[in-house]
Amino acid sequence: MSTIEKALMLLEHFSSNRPEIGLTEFKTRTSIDKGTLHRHLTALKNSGFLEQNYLTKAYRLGPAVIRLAAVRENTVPIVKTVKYYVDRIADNIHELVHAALPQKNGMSAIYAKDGGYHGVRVNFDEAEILPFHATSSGLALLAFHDDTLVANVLSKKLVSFTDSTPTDAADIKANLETIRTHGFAFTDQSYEDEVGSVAVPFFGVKGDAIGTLAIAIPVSRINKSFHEIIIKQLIVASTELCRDLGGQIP
Amino acid sequence: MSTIEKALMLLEHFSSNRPEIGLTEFKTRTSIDKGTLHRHLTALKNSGFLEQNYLTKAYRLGPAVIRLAAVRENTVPIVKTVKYYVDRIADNIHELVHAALPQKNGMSAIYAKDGGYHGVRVNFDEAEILPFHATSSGLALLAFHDDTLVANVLSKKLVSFTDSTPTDAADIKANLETIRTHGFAFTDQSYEDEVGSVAVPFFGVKGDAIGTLAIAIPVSRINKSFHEIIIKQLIVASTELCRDLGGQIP
DNA sequence: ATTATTGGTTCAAATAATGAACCGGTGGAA
DNA sequence: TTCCACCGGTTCATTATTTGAACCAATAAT
Repeated sequence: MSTIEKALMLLEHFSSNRPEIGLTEFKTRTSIDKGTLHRHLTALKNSGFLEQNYLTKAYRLGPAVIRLAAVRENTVPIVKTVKYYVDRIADNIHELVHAALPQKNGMSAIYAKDGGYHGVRVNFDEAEILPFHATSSGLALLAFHDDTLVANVLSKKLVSFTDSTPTDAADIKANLETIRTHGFAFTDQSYEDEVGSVAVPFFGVKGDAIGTLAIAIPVSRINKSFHEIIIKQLIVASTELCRDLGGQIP
Repeated sequence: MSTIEKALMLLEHFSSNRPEIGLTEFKTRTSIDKGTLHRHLTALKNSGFLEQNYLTKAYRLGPAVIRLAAVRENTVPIVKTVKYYVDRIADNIHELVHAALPQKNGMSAIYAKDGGYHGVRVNFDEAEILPFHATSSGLALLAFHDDTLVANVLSKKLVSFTDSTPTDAADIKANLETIRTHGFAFTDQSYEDEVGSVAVPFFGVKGDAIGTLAIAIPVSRINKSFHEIIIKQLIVASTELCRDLGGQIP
């Protein structure tokens, strides 16, 4: 693996829950040598991708990422486009809806709206990494993405998050087949207890999945008719979204 | 310079005006060897920072930057905070107002609002790099940032954009001194003909400039009293913004 | 006062980056 | 068709950078 990739992997450790990471914490998280780490972090800092808390010396994401995201969004306005549909679905079904894009090790929600007025809510952190194998978003994407990604994900250790997390590669492969025939993925407490979810992919110009629309919902509120309503809403939205993005449904 | 920094410099070439860049175009823009370039671009692609137009093979920014920007904005909500003040000033003075953050080679506007209802408008591209020496934003930041950045900027060749672009290092140094005493920077057609601008810095916890609020305006509409109104608005907003961000005015 | 922990630095050894030459495909032009 | 130019991409011996164990300095905890 190139030095560039190794350095950029460091950025993956940042999240809303872990916005600042010190040198030693990086060392324990990555088991990379301290000297190497320091030089990589300094390089990222020099490039504006990181900055340092001047008191604690801990690193956090820098201003360069803001400009790049603005350029990307001007180039491919996915967030803006997706927002309309997420809002619409959230308003219709009164549950937590989100859209996610694939990153290296899982899906990352780019926009979420909780249309709910229930006592029980699903807790949800944007910009968190949702593992491919344990979430409906991840599975929906895998099912309609190229096989190399699937092989890559299944070749690594499948971490268990709850008692229901699928950790058998063969099971998951079979599930991906069903997802492909039905056009949607659903999970039952495979990532968080008491939370189920349903997801559909949306597609790019090649007809490959480039992201997902998904709903996370307390299992207590799921029943067959509601399940069907959810799926219908998601699929209609995905179809319209593909049209907006110039994508092709396979 | 480390390989990491060299690779990340490639990302600086993307902008709203230049959203896709092919291998050969990169070669002419950077005069880096094609083999090296290809490996760097591939590394960035593997990390999700770039993706390829599958028809033209040209590279564009990838989905990784979206997640990082979301995390950064959750950590340090500058864009969100700045928006309120930019909107307020734009509504008050009916001109193009923007906020910008420093990048490696200039300022980058993170938010802009045109409050104008005039026939003549200033054209403005967000996420474009505004050179330090030729814009009021850049000068305002340099004046209140550490000297190493100033030395760095002035040591490079100062590109001329119009007849009024200051290109003499000594002149600029003197100007920075005046900016420090007055608390604002202004330029007269130094970056674009017919456009003047005024900028004030806002400050971080160390009392160092971390960004700027600025107004760009057709020179035909500038006069002394309006100039004073603009400066007052900017300075008040900057003061309040510093308070919101926990910054310290030096 | 002592120790543990933090971020940061050094330099010989190990490894990855480099770039000139090459390959194969595509799109004109003769 | 044939030719040529240009595109993205690849190869491999040479070269330069990365690496990491040991070290340093400053701060926090005992």
